[in-house]
Formats: sequence, C-alpha cells, structure tokens
Amino acid sequence: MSTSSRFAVAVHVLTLMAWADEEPLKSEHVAESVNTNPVVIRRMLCELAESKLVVSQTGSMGGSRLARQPEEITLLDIYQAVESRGVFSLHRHPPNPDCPVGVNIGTVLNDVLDEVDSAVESVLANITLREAVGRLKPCVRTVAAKSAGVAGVKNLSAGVGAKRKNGKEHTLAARN
Amino acid sequence: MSTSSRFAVAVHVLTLMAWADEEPLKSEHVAESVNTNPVVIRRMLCELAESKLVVSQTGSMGGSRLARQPEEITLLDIYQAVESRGVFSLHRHPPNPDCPVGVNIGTVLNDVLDEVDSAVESVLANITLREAVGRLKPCVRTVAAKSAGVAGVKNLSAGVGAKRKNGKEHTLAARN
DNA sequence: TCTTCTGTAACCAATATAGTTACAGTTGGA
DNA sequence: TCCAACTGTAACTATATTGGTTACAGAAGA
Repeated sequence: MSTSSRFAVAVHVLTLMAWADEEPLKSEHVAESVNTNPVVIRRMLCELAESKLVVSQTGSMGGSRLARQPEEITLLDIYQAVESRGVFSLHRHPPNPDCPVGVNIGTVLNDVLDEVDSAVESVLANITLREAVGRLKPCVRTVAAKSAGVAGVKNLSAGVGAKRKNGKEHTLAARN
Repeated sequence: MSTSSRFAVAVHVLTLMAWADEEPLKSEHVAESVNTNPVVIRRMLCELAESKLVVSQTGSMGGSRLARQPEEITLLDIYQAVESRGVFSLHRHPPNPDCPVGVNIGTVLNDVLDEVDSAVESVLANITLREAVGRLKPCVRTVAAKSAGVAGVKNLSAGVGAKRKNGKEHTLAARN
C-alpha cells in the first residue's frame, strides 16, 4: 500500500543515533548505513529536527544526535514526524453527490479510516526507541559505532530481503 | 502515506451492490457513482471476483452483484482483495550489511510492521459490509438504486472534501 | 582563512495509480 | 441469425509521490 520507506528510514536513522549514544553522527555516515544519499538523510533530519527528535550542528565537527533519551521517543513520535497522511486515502476525485451512496460514503469511510489510524498509532505509541534498540541482536554490540564512523563500508550487496508472515512485500528487489 | 484510493473505491463499489440488493449493476453505472472511468471499475471488479466477493455476468443484461450476503463480507476481505502490501514498506534498497544497525534493523522493523498490520486487520475484520451500509444516512434510502441505475447524474462537482480529526489529508483537491 | 560540516534548491529518475481508447468475446433478444 | 449491450483486457498516457543527484550558500572549528 505504501510506496514510501520514510518511516523505516527514520527509525533506522534514530536507532543509529541511539546506538551512537551522545556522539553526533554525520549525514554521510548515516547515509552509508541506510545505503542512500546524504542529502536524503539531511532532508529527513530536518523534519526530525522540526519535531524536536534530533538536534543538528552545522560547521566543521558538526552532525546530528538525539534531542531526548531513547526511552522518551516512541515510534509514534517518529511516524508523526515523517508521515503526513493516514494509512489510507479516500477517493482521488469526489464521488457523485447525486448518488445516495456516493454522497455519504465519504463520511462512512472517514470513520473507518480514523479507527484504522488510531489502531496503528496505539501500536506505535507503545514501542520506544530504546526498546527498538534492545531488539537489535546484542551479539553485534562489540562493533558499536565510534567516532571513526558507523561501520567500515566495503560492499553494499545482499541485505534485508525477507518477506513477512503474511506474504506481503515490504522490500523491493536488491539493487541491480 | 498511501497514494492509493483502491480500498476506498472497493468499499464504495461493494456498498453500492449491497444497496442494490440482488440487482446486477453495470460498470458504467458504478463508475458514475464513484466518479471515474468504467474500465477502472471493471479492473477492480475482476480483482474482487478473484477473491469471490462479487460475481459478474458478461453479455447483454450482464453486470456484477455480491457473491455473498453483506453480513458475510468484512472490510478485511475487501482490503485483502485490493491491497497487495502492508501499511508500510521497508527500505527501498537494503541497508549496509557491514553496519551493526543496518544488518539487523530489518528484522526489528519487520516485527513492528507485522504488529501494525495485525492491528489494522483486526479493526477491518470487525466491520461487515452490512454495517458499513447501515452507517450511510438512512434519510436517503427513499431514492435507493433501482433497475434504471444508481442515480441520475447531472453534475460531478463538490463532494467529500472534509479533513479527518487528526488533520491528515485523505482527499485530494477537487477536480479542476 | 581554510576545511568540514549542514541546509536547501533544482532537477531527474523510478514507481505506482488512475484515466482513456480500443477491441475481442459473451449473452439475450428481435 | 444477427444485433445491441455488456464484460474482460491490452496498450498507452497522465499524474503524483518518493528517492537520488548535483550544486552551492552559510556555519563553525582549527
């Protein structure tokens, strides 16, 4: 349904910062971990800064870090910072107002979509960034990001390609 | 988040059929109510027929009607018939496997996205098409669709433009 | 002042959905 | 047996959103 990976990338970015503790991260290093362009990351960091989730510093030795402790940031905060719409959309063009169904279906659908959005939000509100970090495999903690950067980058192949339990696609094919 | 109105249109179409009772509806009449092209409707009807929600008849006097009673169709059935992906997507390109966060974030996100999808599905599973029809304003029932068609169509202006309670956009601007 | 960062504009590419035309095939009835 | 009215579907275009890229102004430390 969603063609956007904005939420996934935002969680990734903030998880990196929680992982790096107080150390400010450069957009270039974050982009290496996310496997995208630094400008894409900086654009997202601006949105996250507007929502008071990160603080950035310009200039030499600058970078971005969390504005609050990871346990004070929920996935709902992140979701609301980067996703401007609800889960579904209504009709692209308004239905026919001369039809008894068309004229009222919008009201019915709005109620349903509100229920859906509320359900999504309550799931996300119950997961903190700290918990998300805790779910990362602890075995790799020994190579945690230091001031030298997030990780040595040798190649960008393979990655997260698993399908989810319901069989719906959540990742696109690996880079060609 | 979603740029698709497929779910909204599908609910609209099936609500029309529930409203019309056993009377088969022509794609052209449905399209008039939805305010779109008959081919868009026929494409969607094919998907709904594959999911055994409607049955269609070709030829003269043909059309489509519900395959089951409205109380035996849930919004989850409709959602699964027309939406191929979950609510969110993961990264467009796989994250960096050499980064301790990048290599594991997909697993964490998959779990979260599964929780979100489950929440959405349980909301939709608890609303039947019959209930959706019941939520339509009963005051307009007197002009219910008859064999002559869904409604007389004079103009296609105005429509459902209200924003939802959380302020997120669910309709695009009115036709220009 | 030089270097290294962020912030941001401008543009292009990729993807998904919707809209449109056209036509083959099916069906009921004159 | 033909015709008119439907569905099913291919092919193409239009539109919108997101992501990727280059470029550069401005901030800040050395």
